[in-house]
Amino acid sequence: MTKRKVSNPLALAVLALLTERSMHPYEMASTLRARAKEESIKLNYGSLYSVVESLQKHGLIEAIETLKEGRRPERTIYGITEPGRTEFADWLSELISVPVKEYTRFEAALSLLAGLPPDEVLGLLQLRAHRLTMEISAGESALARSAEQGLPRLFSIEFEYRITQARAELTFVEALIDEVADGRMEGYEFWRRVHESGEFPSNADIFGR
Amino acid sequence: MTKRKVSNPLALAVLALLTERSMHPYEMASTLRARAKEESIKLNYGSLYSVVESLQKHGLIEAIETLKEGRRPERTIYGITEPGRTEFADWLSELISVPVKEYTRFEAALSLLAGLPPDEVLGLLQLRAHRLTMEISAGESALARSAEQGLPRLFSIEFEYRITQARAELTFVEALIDEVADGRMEGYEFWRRVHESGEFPSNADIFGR
DNA sequence: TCGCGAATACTCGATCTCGAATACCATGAG
DNA sequence: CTCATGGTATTCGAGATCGAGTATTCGCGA
Repeated sequence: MTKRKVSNPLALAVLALLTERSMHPYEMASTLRARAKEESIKLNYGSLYSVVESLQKHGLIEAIETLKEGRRPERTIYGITEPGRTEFADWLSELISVPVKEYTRFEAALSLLAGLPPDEVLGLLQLRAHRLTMEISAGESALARSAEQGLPRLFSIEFEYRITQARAELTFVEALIDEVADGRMEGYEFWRRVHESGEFPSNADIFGR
Repeated sequence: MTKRKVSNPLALAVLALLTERSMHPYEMASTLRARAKEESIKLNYGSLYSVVESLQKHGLIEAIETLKEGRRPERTIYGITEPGRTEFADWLSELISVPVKEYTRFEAALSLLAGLPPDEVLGLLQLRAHRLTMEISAGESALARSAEQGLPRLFSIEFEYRITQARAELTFVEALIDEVADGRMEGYEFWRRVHESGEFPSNADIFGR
């Protein structure tokens, strides 16, 4: 299976919108915003317009008409093509069914954790735990609010996912805090020594390092 | 707080490596590889060389010497500067202590879930659950293997994090599967109807849509 | 009715990212 | 000895990404 011609997830959202009805780029942006999809799909104008252009170049969408009302800039209305529908279904199917490794910033940070002394790391982790806790409760109340206003779960399931992940991260961070706090973490002695003695052992005696 | 001059996480890894000792770019790559850090920090040559150049331009690292052995391409050896050390500690601290919203593909897919009919989604989610299960056990055994070989947890903590997150996702996906399977998911009727009747209601009567 | 902030609609180019391609050398199998 | 394989070390340019900037119109309060 070869790579997709247009790979920005924003393009997927564009295809989804045009599945419902034709519209012009700016309307796509405001619709996504109104539906709070920009929470889950990064949206910025530069990307939007270039993604639309690229979709058109590849025949997945087509310009339906260009309106010029008054002296405003013209709006080009786009519609989805048959290949576009196929691509949408295929792409979305893939995203759902095959888990892909994503590189998160926190994972990168964890992999370099030893670069900071343990007591500093401890404080930073505590800060993170605190902030995560706040984010989780903010997320929960946002979710409750939209449920109250009658939005079916089908359309806010992505927020539940995010909260789930945040909770798991919080649990992980809390466990990590405990281990670092009481020095139970394997490698702790080495860790502390390296930072106290100022510098790295000329040739580290830790396996793999 | 203004943005960082060099923002690619690979640059953080470069700074971390140069904290230990000076080296040339290719050696950075192989060291990261040997330590399995490329699992957590995306590494490719193009980025590496431009990131190194950018770090140098901003005075965070400096060229120490340029070797030319035989007719091989010359290797430039880089070392970290004082501003570089500061930047490293500051950046890593930030990554640990402040949780940042990351846009994952699966979250994007979830936010567009209604674009595919429920029975298809069901099958796709089952596929994902299956693949996640396999990934989790692969990750667990990789972790066990490196522990056996004496690598302290401090240096493989990022793998534990990843497994934690994958497990949480699996739990979420399994719950979702159940709900979709028995039609308990809120909005299910609308969802099914839209796809059976071929198309979208001219003006959706679902709040926010 | 005047002015002003918000909304509409898009453009631009600097920077970043990617990974295939290049080019060389060391090793060892046949 | 010679050819293939794999490791060393980097370059290049096409394409993606970003978000501030521009230009216009609308609505509304004073």
